[in-house]
Amino acid sequence: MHTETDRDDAAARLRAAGLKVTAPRLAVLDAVSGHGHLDAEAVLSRVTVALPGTSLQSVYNVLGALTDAGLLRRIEPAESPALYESRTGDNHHHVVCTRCHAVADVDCVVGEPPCLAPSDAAGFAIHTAEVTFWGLCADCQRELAG
Amino acid sequence: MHTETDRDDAAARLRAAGLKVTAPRLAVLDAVSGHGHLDAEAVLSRVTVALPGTSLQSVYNVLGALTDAGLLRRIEPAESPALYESRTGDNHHHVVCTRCHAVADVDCVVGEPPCLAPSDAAGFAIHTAEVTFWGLCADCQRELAG
DNA sequence: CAGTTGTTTTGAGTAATTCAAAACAACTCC
DNA sequence: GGAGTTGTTTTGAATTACTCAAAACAACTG
Repeated sequence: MHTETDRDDAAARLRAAGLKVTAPRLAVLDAVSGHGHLDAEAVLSRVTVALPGTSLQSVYNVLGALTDAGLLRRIEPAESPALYESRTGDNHHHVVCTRCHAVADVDCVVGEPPCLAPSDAAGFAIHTAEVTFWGLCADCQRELAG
Repeated sequence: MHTETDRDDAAARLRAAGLKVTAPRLAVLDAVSGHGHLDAEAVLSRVTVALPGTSLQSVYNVLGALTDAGLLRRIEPAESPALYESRTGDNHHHVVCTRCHAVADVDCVVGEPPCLAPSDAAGFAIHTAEVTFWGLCADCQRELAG
């Protein structure tokens, strides 16, 4: 499901970010890529398949390094542990289910990033606008209706 | 700084919410009202002045009850513990300082609440849009410039 | 003012994450 | 291609913010 080239790409991106290329980093990158929004535990269980023996602490280290490097994005919705996703650089937003905490992406609401600018910002120099929508996901709507 | 009437109002609002009127609840309400965005520890230290011996656990209980009742609003910005404010019901937003975590209010950006509606919401039935701006507060701008 | 029910306290427990030091592996340079 | 340096991973412990549970207590009801 993932090619030789994928791994080379990942290695190149790590190097470009000034990070050493290591097995745990490749494994984490692969675990998160295209798999939605994962917390550290979920990343660990995916990583463990490819690289048994990896510690949770390493997963935290790697997730932190990759996030700082801009290769992953971290979101922290209320009531959830930190979640990581591979879609970076486009300032998209999120919908979170108030019942089961499922998360989905939402494209930028008002044109280009940063999407929104407050009129009065209390003297803050703003660089990011983060939008979180809250609602019921399709599954939970169904369960509550049924 | 707070009148007899303030306390009566607070008691009335508690009763209206179906909650018993107790000293810790009045003290917490008073501690949070008009004092920005406080975490549980900060609430405790303010409460302790008026009501020594109050436990942190009680502060958590009270903050939870008051939030559920809609008398307080809870926000949970990334990297900060939960913060409580007395301004409820107007769906205003927040700016958070990326350096010192100071928080300020921002009025609703695009007209009336809920302010925003995503075009595609991945099947979610959305009821709230939460906006968090990130930037440098005035103090931190000054310190970095100086 | 006695009873009931909800609240507060005390004390312990948990989840998610961070800190620190030692073992180890990737890249650099010869 | 092997030694050295530096960054990474592991192991183990600690911390923060918060929740759970049971007993002591206080607010409202009649």
